[in-house]
Amino acid sequence: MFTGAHRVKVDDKGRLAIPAQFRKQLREGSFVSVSQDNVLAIYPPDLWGALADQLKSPLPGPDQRALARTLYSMSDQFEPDGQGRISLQPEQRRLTGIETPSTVVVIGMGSRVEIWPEARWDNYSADASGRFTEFADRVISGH
Amino acid sequence: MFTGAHRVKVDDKGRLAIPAQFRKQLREGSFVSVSQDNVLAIYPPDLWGALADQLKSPLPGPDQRALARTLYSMSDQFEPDGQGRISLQPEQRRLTGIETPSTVVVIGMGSRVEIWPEARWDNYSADASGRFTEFADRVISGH
DNA sequence: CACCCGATGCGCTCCGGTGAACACTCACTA
DNA sequence: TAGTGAGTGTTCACCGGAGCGCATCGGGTG
Repeated sequence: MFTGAHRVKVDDKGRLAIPAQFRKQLREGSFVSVSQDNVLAIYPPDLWGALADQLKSPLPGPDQRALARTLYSMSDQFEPDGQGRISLQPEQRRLTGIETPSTVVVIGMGSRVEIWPEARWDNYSADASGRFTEFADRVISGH
Repeated sequence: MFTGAHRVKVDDKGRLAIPAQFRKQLREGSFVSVSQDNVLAIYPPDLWGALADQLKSPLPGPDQRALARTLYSMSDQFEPDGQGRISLQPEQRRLTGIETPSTVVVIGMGSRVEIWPEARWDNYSADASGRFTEFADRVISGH
């Protein structure tokens, strides 16, 4: 399971070093693509497969195609270099607003790893943690 | 699998350099033709064959013929020159609105490669990525 | 206190993309 | 019929960028 948050640098060539803790768990065949809320995510092979399956299974249609195009065009095989770094594609950076160079926050999200621009993460997590108590009350009390 | 997006130039002779990443995967016998939403696509041999089969198998009729005529008339064998470039036919450019010279976006779509006029792709992908979150919510929550 | 591992910056090399020049073919004209 | 022009297709050469590796620095651990 992927947990924790790490602040890492994106160099001027758009590369970032995956925290060693995550790197050890990420198998070959993982994919880097978009996730919810315009952030990047590294999907392990099985989760990636589930996403891809959903996109071809039912009847193809305009919505299906639009989603497939987003997922595929923003994705790239997870292939760290000898130093454990991956390079983010220009389209991926454009969508998520990641500059070169800049600082991003790499967070564990259970089954996947997410990559956030630092400023956006700070705003988001401040807001999210503020609402955590109320949410946890509802979830936990129901169990 | 074809993934990722690349912005490349179409020169004044209607030629474009296929990104090396895609070129390596595209076997001899691929075809360039139309795809949904008025874009061009490069179909690997097996996918092209499946399309052709689809067009003759069920019941022949006016719709069937119209589809076949469009698909075949807009198609051209995938034959890159010594520099890895293909030239787009005038009819193909007319249908898709690709000028000479101009910039196009070549995207991987899993089993095929698509070629978009830059402006149209920018509009389309902005809209599509906005709706990606709800889709990902559904899929990931089910796993 | 010393060693090890992980993150980051830097420099070099190779390759891919782009522009331009060259050569060939076909059509039109004198 | 021969010559000239334009258009098309092919090849070459340059330049920018991306990939690769090394080296350093800092922090954590034994």
